[in-house]
Amino acid sequence: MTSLRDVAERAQVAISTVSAALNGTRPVAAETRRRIERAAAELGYRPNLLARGLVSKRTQILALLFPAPHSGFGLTEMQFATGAAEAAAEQGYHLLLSPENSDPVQELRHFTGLGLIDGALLMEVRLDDERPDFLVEAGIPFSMIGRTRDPEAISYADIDFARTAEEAVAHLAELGHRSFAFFNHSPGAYSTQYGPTIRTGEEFAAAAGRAGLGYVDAFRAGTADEGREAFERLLDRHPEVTALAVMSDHAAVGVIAAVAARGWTIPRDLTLMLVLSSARVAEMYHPRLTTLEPPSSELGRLGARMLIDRLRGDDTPQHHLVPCRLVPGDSSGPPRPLSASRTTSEKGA
Amino acid sequence: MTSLRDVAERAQVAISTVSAALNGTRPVAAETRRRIERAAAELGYRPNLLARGLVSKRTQILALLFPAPHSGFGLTEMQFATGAAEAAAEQGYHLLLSPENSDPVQELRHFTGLGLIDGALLMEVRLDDERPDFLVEAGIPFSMIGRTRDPEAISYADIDFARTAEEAVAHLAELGHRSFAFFNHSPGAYSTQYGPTIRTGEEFAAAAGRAGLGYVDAFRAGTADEGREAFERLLDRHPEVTALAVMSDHAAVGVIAAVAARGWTIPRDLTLMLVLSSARVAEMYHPRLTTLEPPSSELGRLGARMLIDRLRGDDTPQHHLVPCRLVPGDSSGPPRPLSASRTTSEKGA
DNA sequence: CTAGGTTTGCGAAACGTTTCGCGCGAAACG
DNA sequence: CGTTTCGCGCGAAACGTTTCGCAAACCTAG
Repeated sequence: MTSLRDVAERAQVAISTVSAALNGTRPVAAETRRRIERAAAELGYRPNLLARGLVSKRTQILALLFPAPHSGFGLTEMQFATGAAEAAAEQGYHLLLSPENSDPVQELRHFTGLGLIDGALLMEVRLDDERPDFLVEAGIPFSMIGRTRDPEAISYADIDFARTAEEAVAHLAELGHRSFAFFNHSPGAYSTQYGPTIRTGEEFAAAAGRAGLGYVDAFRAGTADEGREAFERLLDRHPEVTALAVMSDHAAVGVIAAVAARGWTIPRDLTLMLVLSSARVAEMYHPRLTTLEPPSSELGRLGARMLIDRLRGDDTPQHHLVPCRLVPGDSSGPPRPLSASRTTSEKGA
Repeated sequence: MTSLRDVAERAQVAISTVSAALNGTRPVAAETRRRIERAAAELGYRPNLLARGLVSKRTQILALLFPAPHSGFGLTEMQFATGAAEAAAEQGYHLLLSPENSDPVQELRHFTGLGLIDGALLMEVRLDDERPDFLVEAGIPFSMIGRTRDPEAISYADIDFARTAEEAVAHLAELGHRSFAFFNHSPGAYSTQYGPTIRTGEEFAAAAGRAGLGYVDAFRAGTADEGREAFERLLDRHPEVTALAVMSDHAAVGVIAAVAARGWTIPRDLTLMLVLSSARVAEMYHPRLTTLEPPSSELGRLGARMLIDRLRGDDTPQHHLVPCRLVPGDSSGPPRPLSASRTTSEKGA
């Protein structure tokens, strides 16, 4: 490994001059600089990040803290990671993949003591997440993908749930639906404090209200069986529902089966859409489902960018909200004609 | 940040003694050692990895080199990464996620000059991959997930394609099938040198031969449309085929559609299985598909372990082959009765 | 021609470790 | 009792940078 010393020798200058020339830290005569640059190039010099980090306290390394896969990881998480890694690379930073064990804060304490990272990127942030408090107190710069309940003081990038719900509802309203249902994640230990679960539910309700659509969200489903059962109960109690938005890929499978079992067809008898699922996944259903694809890669990129901005001295927290992309599939259509009961009531608007 | 100096002061010994005591580098009197350990604990001392790395030339950091997503990343790649990160963490190593740009070798050259990593983990290895040659020449320890054409000198963990094909064929034979087809990836630029594409094809052919089953592999499909079309042509030319194994998730969608279009049902009229797809994905089909699930997480773990072994001085290359797990779904069944034409020919064995 | 300022390069210190030779006192040995 | 051996701890050097005070050389103006 060639060091600053080698370059200095070859260029016939002092080590400190080489450092200054290469980093532009302080003015160096044009002629000298050229000589140094040539020497560096010829030797293929690359600065040693360890040595640099040791003195400058900057390692150019970011940690991506990802929790142990609670319910199996998906494409979404992968895309956070790749997005963040790419954005970091563009800025000359490196991304450390850092799995968390059962006690994230304890883990963090150990980890940050090593002096290895400049900052951290949190993902899978819960509303009551404890990691931000620790990091703030420890004085370690960080940003979040997702956000806690009260995140104003911290930089975050998250899905714009309000606009996402808005668009979904608009999509349904345009097709003529007057009433739809939403199946949220099943109430597992995790999802009770999981931002997307909570916020999507709230925003769908709000958007439906604003649009004046009938809205049912009493059902939750995380597996195919739960999806099937929920759908049957839904139609039992709310036969007027003509469209359904589902949070869980697996629940959608059950819904589709239940639809078929009752002799119905999608989208003729039911408009079905996936919420927060990638288009690649939506394509695997038959028919291809309409989906609200989360901007995972972009959130990852934003997370990394915000963190790097922060490291470069920008102390004002940034907040980014990015809506999901509505990817129309073959599962969206006009509502089925309502059976006898209510056909008369509303008609105009 | 507390340093070795602080600990030394508090324990009333020299810095070098603290270092020795904490690392067990050389004998330290029991009593002294206890004093040092107590001081270290009280101060919450954590060694600075940069300083340590600077002198010892060991950073405890591994790089996971992942190519730019050629055809979109999947669960599989995510699991390599998480598996590797976990295994690394267990051994006290860290994993750097390192996206490659268009010129991987050039990128590698830059990257390795930084003195940041102890070794590298390659994934998405092509049969004619050029990265191994560079790394060998540069003297950088590495291991591979997947393998090149002639990988004997290098540590690798890969799918045991032979056993995987064997099990798949046995599964079909047990059900009574006498003839099946295999749809490989479509011949995109990448898959022509992509290990799994090539090896799965070869091994399926070999296993079919050994089992004495009829085998058709003339068709390739990477999208739903290609899958549909391939299936139709397949039945046209090879009506005796009663089972089908498919490499691409998307192609399977097309096949299922084509099956339905012809009024057939799975598994009554066709046994369909996915090859190298995770069970989570297979569950999203209706019916739930039988799949050969790749041991991605384990391959990631093995990759990291082998690399670390190597770093610890074990110079003999390791080779691990792990078969896919056959996860039976609802798409496997006995063959449909063959229509008139050939019913007479074979019957016994 | 000199005083003051500016430009440019130098050398040394520091970052937090590991490593290694050295010396001191006590135990072992003849 | 003198000498060797050993256990144990110490101090200094080194790893490859950045940073900073200084001094030499050069320029400009009075």
